[in-house]
Amino acid sequence: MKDAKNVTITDSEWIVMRAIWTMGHATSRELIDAMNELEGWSASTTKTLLHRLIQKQAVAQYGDSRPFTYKPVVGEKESMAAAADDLFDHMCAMRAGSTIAGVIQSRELSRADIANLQAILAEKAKTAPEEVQCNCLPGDQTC
Amino acid sequence: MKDAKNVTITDSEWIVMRAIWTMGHATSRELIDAMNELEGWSASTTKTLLHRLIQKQAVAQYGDSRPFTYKPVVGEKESMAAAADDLFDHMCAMRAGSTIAGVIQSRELSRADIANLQAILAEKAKTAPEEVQCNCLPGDQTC
DNA sequence: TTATTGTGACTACAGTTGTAAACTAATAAG
DNA sequence: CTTATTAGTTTACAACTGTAGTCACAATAA
Repeated sequence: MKDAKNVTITDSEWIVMRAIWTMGHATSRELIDAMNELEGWSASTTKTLLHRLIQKQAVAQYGDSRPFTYKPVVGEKESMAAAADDLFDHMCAMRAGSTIAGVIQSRELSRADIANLQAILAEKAKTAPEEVQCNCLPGDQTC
Repeated sequence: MKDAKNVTITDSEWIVMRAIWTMGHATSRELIDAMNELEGWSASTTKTLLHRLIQKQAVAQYGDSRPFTYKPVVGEKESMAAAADDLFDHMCAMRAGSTIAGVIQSRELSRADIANLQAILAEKAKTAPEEVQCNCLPGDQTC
């Protein structure tokens, strides 16, 4: 999973990011407690993850005296978009449509979400091609 | 990335799967050549990946004499759906809508794909909730 | 001012992944 | 039948991940 700056954020790091995004900013204590409650992780585990996220510049440390504050450097929306694009880049272009269909069916979406998607689709329909080509192999085989 | 049987298929393995899905069935020679052309991999690399896929039961070996044939055991559509679900499971439920919107905007979709998505959305709109809750943390904080 | 504790940094370690070499067994060529 | 070639199996190895212990230092309490 890639984040907005194209750094890979691993699954466990992703969980920490979600907490930080939701809280807006947090101390390590808050994160340690949240992760302990949510995942049963030991304090060390959360600290390590937090550190790796700082190294990857997905999170930054603020403050001058000791209980530092941690804030996200990368945005949630952008990171999720990047992760999603990363996934779709690994699949056959021809299958994107039906995969999206599956996702839409299996997720809860609000009325506003749906209206938004409908608007986007209506717009996109204007210039949509008849067919999308398979891009899995060199040559013109199709899956 | 999880496949249909809930086994993790890694990024490079995914590339091999795409080739096998597209070809329908293939010999190792065909795969080695395709992967070499597509990714510049050495024969060994493709062999290793193919082996791991067999162990994971994502691919099976057919035939009784030596140039064996390899065929997918897991379906492409199901595997992609599983991978997509896996991704969305790691993100905030509240953000699914806008992430899907981003994906739709950035991908090529055929007229038929779009029509299908529109039909699904119309149906889904009938029972859509006003709001989707954030599920990132215990308690009712929202991101 | 010293003892205690909370917070951050460093180390650890097994399992997975990406990439490939080496080895072995089967088949084809001479 | 022997040799060369190809296909399949084992081994390798560094980087990355998940998970966590230990050490050092700053803040606080005694």
